[in-house]
Amino acid sequence: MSELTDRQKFILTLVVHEHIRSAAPVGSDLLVKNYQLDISSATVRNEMSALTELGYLRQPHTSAGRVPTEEGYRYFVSHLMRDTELPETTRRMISHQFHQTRNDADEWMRLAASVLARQSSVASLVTAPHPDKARLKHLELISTRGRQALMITVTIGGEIHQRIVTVNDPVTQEMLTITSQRLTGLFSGKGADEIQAWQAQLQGLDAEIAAWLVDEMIEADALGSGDIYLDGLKNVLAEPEFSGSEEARRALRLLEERPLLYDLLSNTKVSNGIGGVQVLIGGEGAWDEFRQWSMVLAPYGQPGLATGTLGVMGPIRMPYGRAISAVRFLAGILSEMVTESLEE
Amino acid sequence: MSELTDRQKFILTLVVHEHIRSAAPVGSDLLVKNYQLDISSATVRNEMSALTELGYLRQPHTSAGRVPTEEGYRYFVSHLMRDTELPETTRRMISHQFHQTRNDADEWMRLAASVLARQSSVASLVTAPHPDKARLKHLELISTRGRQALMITVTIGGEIHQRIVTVNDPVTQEMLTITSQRLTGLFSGKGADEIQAWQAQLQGLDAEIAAWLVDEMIEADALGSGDIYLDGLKNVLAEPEFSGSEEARRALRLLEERPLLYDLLSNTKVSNGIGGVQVLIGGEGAWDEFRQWSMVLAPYGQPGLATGTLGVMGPIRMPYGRAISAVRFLAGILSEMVTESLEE
DNA sequence: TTTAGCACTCAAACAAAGAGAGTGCTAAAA
DNA sequence: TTTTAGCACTCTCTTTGTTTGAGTGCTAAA
Repeated sequence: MSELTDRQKFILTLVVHEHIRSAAPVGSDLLVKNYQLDISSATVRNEMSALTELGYLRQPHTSAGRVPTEEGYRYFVSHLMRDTELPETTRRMISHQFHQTRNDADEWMRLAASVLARQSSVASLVTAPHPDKARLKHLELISTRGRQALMITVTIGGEIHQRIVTVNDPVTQEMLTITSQRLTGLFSGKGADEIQAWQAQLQGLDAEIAAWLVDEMIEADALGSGDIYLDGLKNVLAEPEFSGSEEARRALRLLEERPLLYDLLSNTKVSNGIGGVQVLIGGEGAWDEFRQWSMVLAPYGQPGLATGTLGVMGPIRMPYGRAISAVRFLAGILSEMVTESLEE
Repeated sequence: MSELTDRQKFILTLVVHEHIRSAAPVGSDLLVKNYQLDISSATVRNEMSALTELGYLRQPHTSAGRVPTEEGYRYFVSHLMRDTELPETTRRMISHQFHQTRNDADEWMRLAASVLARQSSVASLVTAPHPDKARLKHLELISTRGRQALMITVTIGGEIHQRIVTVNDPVTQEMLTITSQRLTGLFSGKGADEIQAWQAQLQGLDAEIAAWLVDEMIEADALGSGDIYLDGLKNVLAEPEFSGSEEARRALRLLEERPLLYDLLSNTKVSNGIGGVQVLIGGEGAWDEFRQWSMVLAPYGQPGLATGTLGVMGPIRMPYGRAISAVRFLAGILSEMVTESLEE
């Protein structure tokens, strides 16, 4: 596949750069002039013609300049783009910001989404870190009234779930305290399956609460508190490809329909991997909704303990260099934060 | 102000209806034809002319039909609109949906936003119920490692806050349990100020934790967990007035800049009140960002216990009838849910 | 292999011409 | 006095044709 000459690679790079900059088709003249090439526009035209033949460029219409195809972007990202890093000062600043927030996952996610959006100048999304299998750390029961109690479960990852439970007979706070202490002792470190296995051996209030607990843990496993943090949508809507209301609406659809996002994010297999960063261009053919979109995603966290995904999404014509470096850096930072805070 | 003749009122009503339906200026001919009026278009023209003089209608340009002014909408909403209710079956269905969710405020908010968006066909927003003053119900400390612990505070409204605290010396779970029980006993039902007053009399670990607790309670008071739930943005972007990317972007701005929303929502004084429902048309002159928007808001909850705000926002040309009835009904439902679940 | 030159193409910008929706005014009818 | 038919007028929107210019591909010379 990589039968491109050096000059073709160079020209492809220029076309991609220029198109990302200007959002318009790139012509041979313009390229020669803007980049002071010491070859003529006719030569550039010949090379462009070859690149078109190879499927890396296309013409919106006969007398227009060239635009990169999805394939062209893919080639650019995997072979031509020089692998940048965020500047030292920026990295310092961001790192500082993170260490200054209070120790709160919610804050981190928000901050990560915000920084990511600003650095990449497209839209960002961050999922909360989620353990592969929820394990109980602590159970707490608080009496509310009569037969109702507030059940709070803390998992080893640090996630907190709450739910109101109803038991068969009225209970006092003491009874609840005792039960919660006993169950915490029994089940600490255990997952839904193990709790369920034990459950049969319990009686009375303990058994009732344990049933609720199993229910809760199962729910926690099933993606549970998987909030998605979004930011920078305005960046994307400002891009010319979304100026038509049709595309703008479609963009919004993506964001309001969380299931679609989940589907996409959970499908984070490493294909185009660059240090864990995955680039999906034009929906990779599979995702029809995303034909106009690209995403740069990376997993973060501590495998086995808790992992999440973060990334950016924008038009195919996206500043991949900046996006990739921002995503990689923030995946690193968040991994660090999660690891630091969640180590037992 | 109300010197309109019956016929003028009738025509204003028709213009508003027709404009809301068609999004286009409304002409005299069209009105006569579409609504089978038994007066001539010339008469309608005369009346329209009068309404324009009075400031209730305006012409986008000389040879165009009429469009309601903000003043026209206001008159319509407060004098002409017949006060509808959601159909019985719909009310039943919604109510059923709420009672079927698990007892979880988060779910309710989400559901309320979703139902509101669907019923009104514009965008909806719901703030979580928030007590005027947070009062501690229960304090829980969970050891994580070394000098760190997870502090969980449950307030009387049922809100849960978590935060990681660091104390001066290493602690065990027992020490933490004892401290949390003692402090829960001491401060249950108390607010930030009362806890602060007592704090001086404590020593050692208790004092340290109490200091963190005060901090947390103060934060809880300050709007704290005030998430805003949004839904139905796609409805709004589908409207023709937001087809230009400029307006679409502005719409997005409103939604990403939560502070602006907070500002607006917390300013829910009752002016145009209809059974607690407040209608803000075209930003009411004051909010420049909202010149193209209208909002229908209502407070809900139990004053003294916990209150929140919910409502819809959309273009000025909004189906006020449906919006108002939906907002009123859902404010009722949510009040009920909150009251039922939070009574001590 | 590169490049100058040139004919050709096609979208976008512009201008002129109509069509159509709607108005306001006047004078007649009710 | 109020309503209405009639009509001239206004202004946007659409259509149609024209021009412009960026950009191409091809050919033939360097």
